[in-house]
Amino acid sequence: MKKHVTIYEIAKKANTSTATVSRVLSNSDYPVSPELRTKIQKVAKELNYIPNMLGRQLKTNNSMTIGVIIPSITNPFYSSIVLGIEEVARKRGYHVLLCNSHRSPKLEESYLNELVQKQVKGLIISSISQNNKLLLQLGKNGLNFVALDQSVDGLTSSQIHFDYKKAGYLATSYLIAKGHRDIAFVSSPLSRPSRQKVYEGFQEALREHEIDMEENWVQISSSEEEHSNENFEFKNGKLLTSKLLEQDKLPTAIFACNDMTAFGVMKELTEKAIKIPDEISVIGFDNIEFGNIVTPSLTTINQPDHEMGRLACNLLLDQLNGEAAESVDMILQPKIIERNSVAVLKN
Amino acid sequence: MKKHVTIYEIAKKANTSTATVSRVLSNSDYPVSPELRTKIQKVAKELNYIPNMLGRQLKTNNSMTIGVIIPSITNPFYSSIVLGIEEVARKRGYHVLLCNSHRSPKLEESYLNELVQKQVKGLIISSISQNNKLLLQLGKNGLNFVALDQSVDGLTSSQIHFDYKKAGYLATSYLIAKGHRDIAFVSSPLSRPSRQKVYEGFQEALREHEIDMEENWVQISSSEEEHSNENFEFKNGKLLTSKLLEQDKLPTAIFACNDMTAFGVMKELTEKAIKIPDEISVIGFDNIEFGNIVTPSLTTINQPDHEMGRLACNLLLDQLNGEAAESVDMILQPKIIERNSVAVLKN
DNA sequence: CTGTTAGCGCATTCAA
DNA sequence: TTGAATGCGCTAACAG
Repeated sequence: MKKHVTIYEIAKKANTSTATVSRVLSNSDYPVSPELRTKIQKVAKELNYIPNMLGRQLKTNNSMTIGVIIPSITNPFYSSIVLGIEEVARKRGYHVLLCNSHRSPKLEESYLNELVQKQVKGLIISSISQNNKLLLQLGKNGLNFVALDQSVDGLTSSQIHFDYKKAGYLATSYLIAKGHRDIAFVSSPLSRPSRQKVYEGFQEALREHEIDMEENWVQISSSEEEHSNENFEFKNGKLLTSKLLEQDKLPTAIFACNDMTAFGVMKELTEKAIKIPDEISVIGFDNIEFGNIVTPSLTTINQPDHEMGRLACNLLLDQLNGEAAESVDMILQPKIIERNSVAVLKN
Repeated sequence: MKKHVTIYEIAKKANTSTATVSRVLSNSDYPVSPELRTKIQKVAKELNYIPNMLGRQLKTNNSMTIGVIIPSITNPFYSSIVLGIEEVARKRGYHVLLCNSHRSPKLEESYLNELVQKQVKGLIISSISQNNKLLLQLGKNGLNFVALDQSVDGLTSSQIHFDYKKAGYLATSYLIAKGHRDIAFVSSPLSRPSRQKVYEGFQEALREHEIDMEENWVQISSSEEEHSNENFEFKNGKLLTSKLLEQDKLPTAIFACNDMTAFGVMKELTEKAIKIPDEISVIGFDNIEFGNIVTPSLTTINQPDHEMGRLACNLLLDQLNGEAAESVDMILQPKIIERNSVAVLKN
């Protein structure tokens, strides 16, 4: 690395002071005479000056950087959120430090510490631990953050929620409205509160329509299997479906806890030569892009990932600027995306 | 934000100097008496000290941060690369500043500038412009970077390549070996050199087997359409396939320039009730996860994305530490992933 | 309008 | 082994 050009050298070469150089080069609105201004700019260009933000950041105590901690960028749901976050961060002059927690609480915690040390101005987090002591403490110490998809109890911090229970209810009601009464539920572990809520919505819809839940049709993997690998959701959907198909009586529709799981369900059904939706209907949850790509295209619940990212980031930055209330709870509403994986049942 | 605890306050409370405090708290190997050391650590804990990395970074001129510029995290190929990068960055104590260029040269350029200003120690970039003046200049000024998937001419910088031409050749030869002679090529614009290479490999394989290329079966979209949106590759594959199907004579196999495009091809074929692979075979390129999910599962060329990310990051960090040659060119080799989208043709 | 000066928080000479 | 002093590059009082 060559030595860096600093404002000091510019000042010297332009016969002025570092203060004035700083004023013009940092786009301050402080008055500087036009001649001096252009001269400084000219010299800066000649010297190929690149401002060192570390200096400014240390002085102004403003890193213009936010941290994002999510389970894995490999999951399309999160990559879409991150894209939304980055989009508004960029527009508002911030940069994004990305951290994948890989669903590991220890990793999440160490990232959390490192980000704070790096002086991020704020944090958007989809935490893996529901009761994160460290997060709570950092929050009390003044760290601004917004939480995605979870309740951080005992703290006034902004949160972006999605109405999971209503979503589960909505998906199930949709199936019922299409004439289905024999409905299975296939899910990865209910370790996250969000999934638990979806399941509650499922149960409520059945109850409301006086449908008895068939225990054998509720396939939820045990949590030990969760950490296996990236492809977990898909494989899990496939596996649970094969178990489901061992039953004597089969459901007419399957509600999968997310789209990746739904793809696993569809794969298994297709391999067993069961027609979708003619023999068994499938409904997913998330509305990731691939729902359109798969055949038949997947009917699902829209979870506005990109929008969630945008909202979260705007909320966070508003908060930093004191333009928003300290603690905002946004609850996004579910919506059915009708495609081709659910059949209308004739009685 | 509360006021931060600094080493100064710790020094005061521990009856010592900032120098000593710094020495123990920054894990320096500078000798400090055990008593003082434990005392300082105790006080630091009491005061809930959080080191301010901006101070250290400014002093040591080492941000421990690398920048990553890729087209879009939304593309599974890139999200996998980024995951690989972040994985080794973390292990080696670095953080990742993520930038999505959205295939916009202007955006890419402004990110480039901002990253340099933020003093990133290195950069991994999959650039959209093949001849990036700014990148060249920054390289000359001492910025360390490794380029993915492209040649940055006229500069000694490390690059991770994939043997695209051989890959194109391999895929085509595979189809030929399975008895196909009527092979179509469906691609997004050949604006990137990588795609151009794939096409050359395709042509070479045909030539070698004395197969005349049918012009009508080469469907390559014009570049103006490229920037439309996230879903471009998929839609493009679908659209070009519909054009392809208008021909009098149809091919027995389609080679798509990447998996997303291949999914579009498959979708269109399925919608037109053309059986894959019985009537038309499809081969993709990338080996993204969803190739397993789609039905039939997609035969494709493996491009080791996660591995590329890991390699790129290790290379970059080795370079920063002077542990690697200035300029390394790695060329990764293609491999066929056999699945179920290609039929064996009987003569 | 311009320049002088004093730090931001930290690591590192240099002397003791 | 310790501490005083300096400065990384920049911005912000303050005084002119």
